[in-house]
Amino acid sequence: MTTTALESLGPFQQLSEGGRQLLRRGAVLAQCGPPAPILQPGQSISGAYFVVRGRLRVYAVAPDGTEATLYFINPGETCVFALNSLFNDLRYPAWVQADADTTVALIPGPVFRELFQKETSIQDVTVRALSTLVFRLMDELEEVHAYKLDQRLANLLLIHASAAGELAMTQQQMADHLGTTREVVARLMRDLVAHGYVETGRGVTRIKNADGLAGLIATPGK
Amino acid sequence: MTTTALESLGPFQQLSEGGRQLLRRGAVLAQCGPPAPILQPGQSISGAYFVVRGRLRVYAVAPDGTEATLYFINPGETCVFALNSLFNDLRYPAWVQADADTTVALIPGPVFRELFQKETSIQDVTVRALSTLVFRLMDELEEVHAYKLDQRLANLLLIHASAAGELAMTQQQMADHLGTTREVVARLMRDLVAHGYVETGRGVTRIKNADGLAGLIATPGK
DNA sequence: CACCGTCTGTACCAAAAGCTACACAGAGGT
DNA sequence: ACCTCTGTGTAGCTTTTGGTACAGACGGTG
Repeated sequence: MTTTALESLGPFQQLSEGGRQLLRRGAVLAQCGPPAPILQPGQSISGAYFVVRGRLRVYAVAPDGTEATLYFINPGETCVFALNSLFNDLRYPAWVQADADTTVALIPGPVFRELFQKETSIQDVTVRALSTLVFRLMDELEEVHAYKLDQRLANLLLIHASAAGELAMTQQQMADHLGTTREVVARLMRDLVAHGYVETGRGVTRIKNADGLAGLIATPGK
Repeated sequence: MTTTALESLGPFQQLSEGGRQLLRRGAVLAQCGPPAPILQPGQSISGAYFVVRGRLRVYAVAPDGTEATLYFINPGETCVFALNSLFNDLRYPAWVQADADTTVALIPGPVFRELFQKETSIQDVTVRALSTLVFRLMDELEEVHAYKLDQRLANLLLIHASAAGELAMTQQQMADHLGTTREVVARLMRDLVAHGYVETGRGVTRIKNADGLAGLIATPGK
């Protein structure tokens, strides 16, 4: 695979010719996959990461080992966190793991800084990416403090389910996502099943009554 | 007060002459103070806010009315949230309240956009401000999910105490800050007093044993 | 088919945090 | 001096969440 895949990505479509050449010379594509993390806390960042295909999961790990997802990075998006570390010369403060079959482009720090200096479109993309991340983190924070676990689980199901209403995730993965434990997820899931909102299977959850789930969330609070 | 106070602020010291003029014509200074919020969720943002003096508190309000501080904005910093809404044309998703005796500069949207286009230093400031915010939110999220309330309270005391080891905050304010209720803060405070870590008074908490508090936090988790 | 690792279901107990209710204490105004 | 408002101290109960322990179910592999 060449960097042309990268150039066709949204953020880079409006680059000037000089910018394109810079990108071609500097960018590197890499194949990633679970379970090895591709970034760890404290690691120094060598450049800006863009997701070409697949998805990255950025998460925190508590001292006791429980995880909690901070946000996902989808194709065409950049790991603003790394970007962050890039501009502030700070160390990366979280873990990043790739979904299966993920391709990531790494644009070395100096190259990206130069692009940022010269290309308006890159400035825009950068600010917008940071903005978006701020909103996501904000939402996450508000969710954590305003909603109960069952509501957050319902939300997770609704948001990540496929169009067919299926979610291919083990309960352990859901627990990691929400920052809780598997047992709790199992317990909450039992209630959801009892209400007829979902059906559970090995590694998959099927939504039977999306409105019911939505109703759970709509009811204010904790 | 004139906008010269604004120009002497860190972010604007390196402006070109044109930028300065733009700033002088466009910026407006305003005095703010509690308890009236100066920004509310859904409000459309008319420009970028910079804190000249005092402090702004950005917080979320849950449906049940409990608050939780997201972050503070100190002098020389900008309300990146507003910035955010400015670039994304999104509505402001949180509440902002000023401490007593706070001066805020409002740079109208079009003016700020023009400054961002033309002035490298403004681009830098913007990205850096967004970056910093991302880190703060990240930390906050990690704290919420990894630490118990008593640890977070200890942390609050240590971080916000004056050099003399005093914190001039009511327990209600601490509760709002942590996203909990006053009673819980009182209960936790009793334990801290029992351990001899702090002394409480009306509207003020004195730290007697900072190491003890720090020890609380150091012990991993939840 | 037997085995084994992974995933799910569930029962029970413990800890943390929220809620309600009320007493008291200090500060400031009349 | 009295009253009121705001802030603090405390008790007891409920709900939510976490932790431990174990049983059973499913799927893949030899």
